[in-house]
Amino acid sequence: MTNPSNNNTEPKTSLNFLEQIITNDIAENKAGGRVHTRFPPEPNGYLHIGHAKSICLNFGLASQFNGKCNLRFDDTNPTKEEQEYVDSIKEDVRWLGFDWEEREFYASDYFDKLYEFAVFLIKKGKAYVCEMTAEEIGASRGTPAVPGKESPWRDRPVEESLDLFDRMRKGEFPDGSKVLRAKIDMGSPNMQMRDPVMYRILHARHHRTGDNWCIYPMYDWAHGQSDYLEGITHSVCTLEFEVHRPLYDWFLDELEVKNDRPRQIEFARLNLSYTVMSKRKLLGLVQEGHVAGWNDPRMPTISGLRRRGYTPASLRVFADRVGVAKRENMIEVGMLEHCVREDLNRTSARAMAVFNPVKLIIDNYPDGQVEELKGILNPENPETGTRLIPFSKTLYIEKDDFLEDPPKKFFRLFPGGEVRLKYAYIIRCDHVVKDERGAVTEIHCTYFPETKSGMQSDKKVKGTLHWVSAEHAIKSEVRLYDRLFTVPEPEDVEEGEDFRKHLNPDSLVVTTALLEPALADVWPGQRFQFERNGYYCVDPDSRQNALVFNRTLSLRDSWAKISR
RNA sequence: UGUCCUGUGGUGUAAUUGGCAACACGUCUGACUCUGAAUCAGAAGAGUCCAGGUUCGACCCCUGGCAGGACAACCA
Repeated sequence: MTNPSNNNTEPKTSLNFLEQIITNDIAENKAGGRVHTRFPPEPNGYLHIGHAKSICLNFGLASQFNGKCNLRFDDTNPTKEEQEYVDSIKEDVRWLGFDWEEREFYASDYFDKLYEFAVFLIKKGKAYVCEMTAEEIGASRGTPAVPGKESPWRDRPVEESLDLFDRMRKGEFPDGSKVLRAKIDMGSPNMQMRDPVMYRILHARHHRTGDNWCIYPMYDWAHGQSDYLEGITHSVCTLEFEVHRPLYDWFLDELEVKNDRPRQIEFARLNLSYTVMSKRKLLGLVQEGHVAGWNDPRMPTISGLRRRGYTPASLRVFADRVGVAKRENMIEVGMLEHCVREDLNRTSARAMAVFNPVKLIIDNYPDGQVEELKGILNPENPETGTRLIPFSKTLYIEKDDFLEDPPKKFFRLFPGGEVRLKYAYIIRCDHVVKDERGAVTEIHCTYFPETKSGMQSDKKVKGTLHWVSAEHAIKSEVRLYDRLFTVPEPEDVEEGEDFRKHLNPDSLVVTTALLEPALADVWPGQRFQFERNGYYCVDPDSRQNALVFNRTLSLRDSWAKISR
């Protein structure tokens, strides 16, 4: 199995609780010391960064202990699941860097086996066909504090249940008319143990088994048995299944599984600030058009993060750094952003882009002269080479980089001030030209030839500006993405209010930028750092002469803090 | 007024089976810088939910509270 390196040099000094459990299990030679995990998504939506944590955990644990990890689709509800989701899930897991080899499984692979197991339990007197309606079952289940009441069908003869179950399978009964229930304990303080439903009748076409079945197993019945059939040793899931664990074990007990039993272990799901994670809410955002789709770069989905420009390695490191435990948590997005910047800083090529251009004219630079200057592609990794940047008399710089009345500690350009133009010369601002409204339209400067980049010069300046040559710059659409919500915990709303009220109206700003010409030939997915600005990647919408860049995230900006 | 789970700096995670709390992110200084980025150096910030108890010694063990969460789909 592949386990991509996380470039994580921090020495591993302690084990998390899952590693401890597994280490102990191996020490006790449980399952012969085998470790086999699984990632079990339901194909009813797109994967998000919370799933990424689970994927990293399951595949990571397996490789760490020389085991295997299966990809298993939990496809027991044909009314919600679709092939489209299966495809996107596989793409996302692969993109994250994990390989399930030939072990691509489906709960639906086990429908026959599950049926046999169910018959076994009926014969054993541990399951029965119940003919109450869904409402009746709900009402008789009681509440967490009040015991439930037994079904009138609970003690019907085994032969009768067997016959009815067989006819349920054959399609003799309409949806909802009957269910198969485990016979456990309607008085149990654990609601999960109050005769849970194992099968329901659903005359629905399944994306894999077609019309072969009209009864489908419920999660609790299908999941643990699938784990068992696959030889899973550690069935890692999220906290909400904690109360299901007695049921998970009960089924295994009653099926008389003695050795190599899978063991369910729960951990706290990932929560991220400034976003929402529930599939239902994400679906809502898509359906209501608040975002452009599941892979909108503002979505916390893996496909959204991918389109946004996040790297698989950064997501893996993130999953590793947030750790895993059983307490509820809220990870600050800052942590994620740090992981991405760290990776992108190391790996992305630099380029210059001007977003709010103002013309800068070098009065003493020869008309018509063009110099091809060398720019380092990545100073963190100089062997990646250089690119050529044309320099000429008329440039564009960022409006923000010039102020007529600079505050103290302003290291940029102002009348009489000097700055370096990155990879070019030091210049001095002599005067400006304004329009009738008083806005600066031209900044006139003098350049100092002896300060050309690479030459020895005694002249020192505080600031360095990025720029593009007016004549050579190419135009690009740029989509500036920001946090989807304006508050850290958008789901934390008053009674009767909705998380949508915290949607950030400025989460997407479409603008244009002037780029250095080396960027004319880029392909979707390529990532860059626009110097002094941020990280950007080429969107799939991008075309040869109609470039589209997405802002992954900005560079840290301590000047913004000072000037505030 | 049931069962189960969880409480450690702002956030997250540690403290290897009891030895006066560590790491990462964040924050704040300063250095360096042809990216106000990165990097480097340093600082502040918790006495471990509370109260008892055991012990020479408790984040860790015991008792009792308190707080938060999960569970009442023919969803997963």
